[in-house]
Amino acid sequence: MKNVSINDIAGALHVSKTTVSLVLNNKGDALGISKRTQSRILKLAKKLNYQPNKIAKGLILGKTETIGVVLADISNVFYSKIARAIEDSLSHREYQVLFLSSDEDPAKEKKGIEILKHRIVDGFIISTTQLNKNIILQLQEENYPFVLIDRHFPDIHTNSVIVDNRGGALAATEHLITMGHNKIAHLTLSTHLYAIQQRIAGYRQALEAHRIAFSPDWIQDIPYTNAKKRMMIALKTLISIKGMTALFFANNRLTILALQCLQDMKINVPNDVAIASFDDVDTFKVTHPSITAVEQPLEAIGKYAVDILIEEINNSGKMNPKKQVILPTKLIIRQSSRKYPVTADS
Amino acid sequence: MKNVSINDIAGALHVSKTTVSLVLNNKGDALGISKRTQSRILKLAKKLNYQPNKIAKGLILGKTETIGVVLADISNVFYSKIARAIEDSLSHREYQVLFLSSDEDPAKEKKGIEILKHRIVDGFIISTTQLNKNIILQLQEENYPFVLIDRHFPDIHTNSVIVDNRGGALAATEHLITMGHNKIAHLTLSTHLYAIQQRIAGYRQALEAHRIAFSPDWIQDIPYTNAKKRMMIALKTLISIKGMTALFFANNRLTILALQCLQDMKINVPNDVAIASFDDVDTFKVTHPSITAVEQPLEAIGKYAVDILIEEINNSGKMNPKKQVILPTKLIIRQSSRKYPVTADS
DNA sequence: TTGAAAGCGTTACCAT
DNA sequence: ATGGTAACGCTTTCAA
Repeated sequence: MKNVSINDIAGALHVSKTTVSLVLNNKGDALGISKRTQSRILKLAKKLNYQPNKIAKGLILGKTETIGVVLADISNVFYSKIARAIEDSLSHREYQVLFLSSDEDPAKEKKGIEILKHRIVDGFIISTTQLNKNIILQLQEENYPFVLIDRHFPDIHTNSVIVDNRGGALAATEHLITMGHNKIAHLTLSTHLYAIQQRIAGYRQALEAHRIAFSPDWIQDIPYTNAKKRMMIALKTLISIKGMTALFFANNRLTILALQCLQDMKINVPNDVAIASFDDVDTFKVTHPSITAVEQPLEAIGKYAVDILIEEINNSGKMNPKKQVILPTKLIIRQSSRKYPVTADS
Repeated sequence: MKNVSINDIAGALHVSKTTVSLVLNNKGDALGISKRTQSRILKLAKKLNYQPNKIAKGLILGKTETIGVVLADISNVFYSKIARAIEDSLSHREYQVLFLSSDEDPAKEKKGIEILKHRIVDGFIISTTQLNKNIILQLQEENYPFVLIDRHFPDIHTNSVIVDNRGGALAATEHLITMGHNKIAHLTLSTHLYAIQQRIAGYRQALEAHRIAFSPDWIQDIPYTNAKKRMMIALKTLISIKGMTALFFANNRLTILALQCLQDMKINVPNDVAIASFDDVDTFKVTHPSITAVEQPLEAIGKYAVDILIEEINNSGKMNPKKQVILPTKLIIRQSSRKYPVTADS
């Protein structure tokens, strides 16, 4: 269980640990350590399977080559795909990733960030709950490297990588309009997340652009608690009472929930009602019908976030200009938004 | 950006850092530090928002309160759910989690474990690729705390938390038999993962128990590459040529792939062929028809793994008896395995 | 071409 | 009741 240290190598070879450290960090040539000494050290290090103690290195260097990733919930496909993209981009640079799920709870978010901050991570990638602006402001003030993903504060100038939520919602809604619908409802979340608000804005923008009369009750919030029951009621109201012929959902969770409800209610998609969703997930390819959705570039989000973060970490000290990137989404048209009449296939 | 250290507090209060350390670690009373000194220190620490430097602590204590989790792919629902369960159990104990995706690549697995081993994590939870027994044996030999999940080596006595793969496959296959089928094929992976072999064993056991004549070509391997094409061929052969009326899939990925193929081939489930799958995923609830599946207790896997690991870390030094837990699965019966004739709904 | 020593922030031992 | 100092394993001057 004992690990080989730089001292062990130095002792065995009768050289100083300085020499060993230098050689192992490829500074041998620059500092003019003899080829012979270098190769002896290198050889022994390999033989003993020497691995530097990252903790000790971290202490002196003030860097751990570890970054903290704070997400709402790692078990949600959306985040786990981003997580994977982040992990991949980072591992190419020999960085490690610490994950933290905030569960949309600002207290958990704060606690997690504080624990990691104190020198265990070199920086953060955060999908903020947006419920605790202070913690973000504080990081910013302390000049702690971080980048916000998926969600950001429109009024704080931080590094951020988000998608064009408004554009995506606009495209989906316009597609529904193109398919002949003019009674299109929007099912969304009761939240103040800026990203969700932008989706509402995109939806409304599409209706306006096509001069479709709109009434505020076309938009229904589904709360987190009692979601299924509330969804049932909302669907019934929108479809049976208000005569909506198309539904646009703010995220994949809502859509999947609605699909179950619609099946229970014997309402056929897309014959009785057409559907489009924000967030493309694999499930949407195998449902019947398959679901038209706004795809978010998850790998790109992860990649950009890492690039920006690493650059900031490497330039720490210097005041880096904050970068904001907004990535385009892509509308994937499937069966759920087909024009009817539709011939049923199995 | 400068962090408060124990020295800053000691300096400001004109006490030694020993005293500060003692007080901050709640050893003040035991060591008889005066109440007054204690409260002065505590107050200032709070005021300056002192946070101990975990790295320094890690160096001297040889513990980082961080554990490494090595999974095949964090973006796979199966693993991300386990990951979440692990994270939750661990966060209650103030532990952090480092994730690593191995991509079923033994080289990545080895490299990842080696990087983390050298003092950055206190222990591991590993879903091994099973392709590199050495790395596991080495951990065992070094008495490094770890527990294997999902997959294990039947011939090495390590800590492990797995599910009853054979039992799950047996139950699913028997269910299909009960539904009146006696030509049941098994679609599996070309792999030597023990867990997958056990599923095959369970499937065969069910057939034998019911004295159903079986031929080896009822079992088809689908390789990773060219999966869709290979699946098409396998399905065609099994259903059209060999007249199979039911299919049992070794995991959710295969089932989802098959669902797409069957849709393309205009083969109706469950009218033309019945289906059951190992691995329950959310998708299976919203497909049409919904899919009968063997549910694995993912949260329990995570929880048990953490319990065992933490206990081992806390008792490090002592030789702990290795624990193996085998968790039961649960068959969730849905529409895909219904007896025909079936009246189409929706 | 190499080595000695200081220092990173903490804990722990031994004094006083 | 409190302080001095070594130690954890490493990097980095500075000196030789």
